[in-house]
Amino acid sequence: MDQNIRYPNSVSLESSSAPPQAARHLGRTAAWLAKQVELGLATVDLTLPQYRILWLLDYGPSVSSALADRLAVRPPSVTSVVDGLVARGLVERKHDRADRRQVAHVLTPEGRTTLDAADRAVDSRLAEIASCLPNERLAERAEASLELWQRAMLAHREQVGGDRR
Amino acid sequence: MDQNIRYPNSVSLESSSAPPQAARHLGRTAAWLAKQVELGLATVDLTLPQYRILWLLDYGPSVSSALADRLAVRPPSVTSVVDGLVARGLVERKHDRADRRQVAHVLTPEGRTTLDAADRAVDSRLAEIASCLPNERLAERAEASLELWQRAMLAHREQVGGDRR
DNA sequence: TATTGTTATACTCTATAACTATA
DNA sequence: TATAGTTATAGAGTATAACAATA
Repeated sequence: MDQNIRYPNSVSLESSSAPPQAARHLGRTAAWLAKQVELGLATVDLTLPQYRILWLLDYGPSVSSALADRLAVRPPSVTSVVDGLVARGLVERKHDRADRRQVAHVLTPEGRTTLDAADRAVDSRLAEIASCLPNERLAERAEASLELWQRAMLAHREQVGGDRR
Repeated sequence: MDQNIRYPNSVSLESSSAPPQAARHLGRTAAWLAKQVELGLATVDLTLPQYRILWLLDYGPSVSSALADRLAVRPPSVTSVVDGLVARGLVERKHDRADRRQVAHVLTPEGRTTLDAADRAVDSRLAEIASCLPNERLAERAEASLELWQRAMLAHREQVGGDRR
């Protein structure tokens, strides 16, 4: 008789009893967090897809198809987003001399500067949100927890191969 | 002499020493997580903005301006996204009888069903990612950590008033 | 007049299909 | 022929500015 209970107009978080697995709604939280990241990026005039590309290129030059795989988008989307970054001087395209079909992408110095600014903007916004928690210990735990997801991200990529599936 | 060191081609996570605050890149992780949510939503043919609206309406009917405030978007964006949800029969618009300028939005039964499917799709994808962590305890901790951010989200909304600023 | 929401328009991100250039 | 990437085109989400309806 309990199984169909809904809780409209309540967030089911005030209670201190652990919510059942099914009611955690992790995705909703992640979706909200994503919007906060977007708001942070807006202060440095970047979009989420642009930020993802700059971040990937921070780990080294990357060819178009590799970017598409990592970003979990189709090749034309990479072209489109990179077009904007190239126009702004944040990224450069370089044709491979051995196989001229392949196009590598590298971060320009301005790109790196912008990425640093973006990281600061987003991280400080997230830190500000975490600081709304009742105490410093919880805030620290929240921030550390995202690092756990970063580990999960890397492990997932290795186990599944690629980020899309 | 250390301050300008970058680590291209490395993720700076293999080391077990705690990374300095500045190098945590929480936003990068949140941005990646957001893409994973999008991929989960795609399996039930929903976008992130559509999912956010369904989720808000799950807590009760809401007027257009309130939605815009919570979603941290401008009013025309709400109109645009809701148009699609109404066309699919997931949401209904109802004019307020007292003040006919205001338009309330309510979730239809189909909307609720779709939202449930979306929650399941996204949560199971996140759970699968967490399960790539070295052990069950870490996976559990990762999932619990997102609930911490959910608390932070609520606290932030109360303290700052609205989700945009 | 002020407020609520929509329409008009433009830009970005996304996808599929067709194309170019290299191999 | 096969592969890497781009162009063409279309749909969704976003914004600003202008508008309609209501108060």
